Amino acid sequence: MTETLLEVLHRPVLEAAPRLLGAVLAHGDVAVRLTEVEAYAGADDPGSHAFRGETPRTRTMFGPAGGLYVYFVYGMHFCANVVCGPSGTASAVLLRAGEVVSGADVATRRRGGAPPRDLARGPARLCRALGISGEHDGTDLLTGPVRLELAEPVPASQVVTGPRVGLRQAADRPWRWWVEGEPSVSPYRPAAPRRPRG
DNA sequence: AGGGTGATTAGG
DNA sequence: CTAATCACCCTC
Repeated sequence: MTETLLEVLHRPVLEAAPRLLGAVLAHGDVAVRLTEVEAYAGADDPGSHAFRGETPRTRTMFGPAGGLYVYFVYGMHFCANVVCGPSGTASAVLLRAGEVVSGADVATRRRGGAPPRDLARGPARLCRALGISGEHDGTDLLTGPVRLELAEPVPASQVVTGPRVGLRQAADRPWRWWVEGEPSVSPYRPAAPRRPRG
């Protein structure tokens, strides 16, 4: 394959995201083949953490392509993103789900005995299965402890697109892609409706 | 359907 | 400072 990961990550994020389907994310003995991703378009995207500009939390997203942006949410979960575009911009691809292709024993232990298809089915589960946490935020996916390796593109006929999961802002943008028929794709969950205060 | 858990942000 | 929100997962 002539195409490199960095070349892919420098394309517009709406092209880069689906191109990452099938790529393999590895940490230690565990490796996951990506089956579901979402694009976040930084300053152009009200749904992105980076929409309101750089903060300590979002600093990694404003760094160079190939960085790993890990954030902590809901008091207990980590989620992982691949940083795209040149430094100073803040687009990223959220890694929503994958199929464990190596180290299933370790991943299963970390995931409390979950069945194989659930090991990395969801962004926080994926991080848990791979042992990714806040200490990996800002590391480089080409040289750091967590590596991402491009695979052959998944044929377009097998790729499905739809709305992103769990967002209230820009919930209509169909910026999620997954591999059709993959049991590891996370279930669609619309954002919780906001109740009027009373 | 509802709870857990804590960082981040908007607002007084 | 307080209150609301949050790119989620688990159990019931």
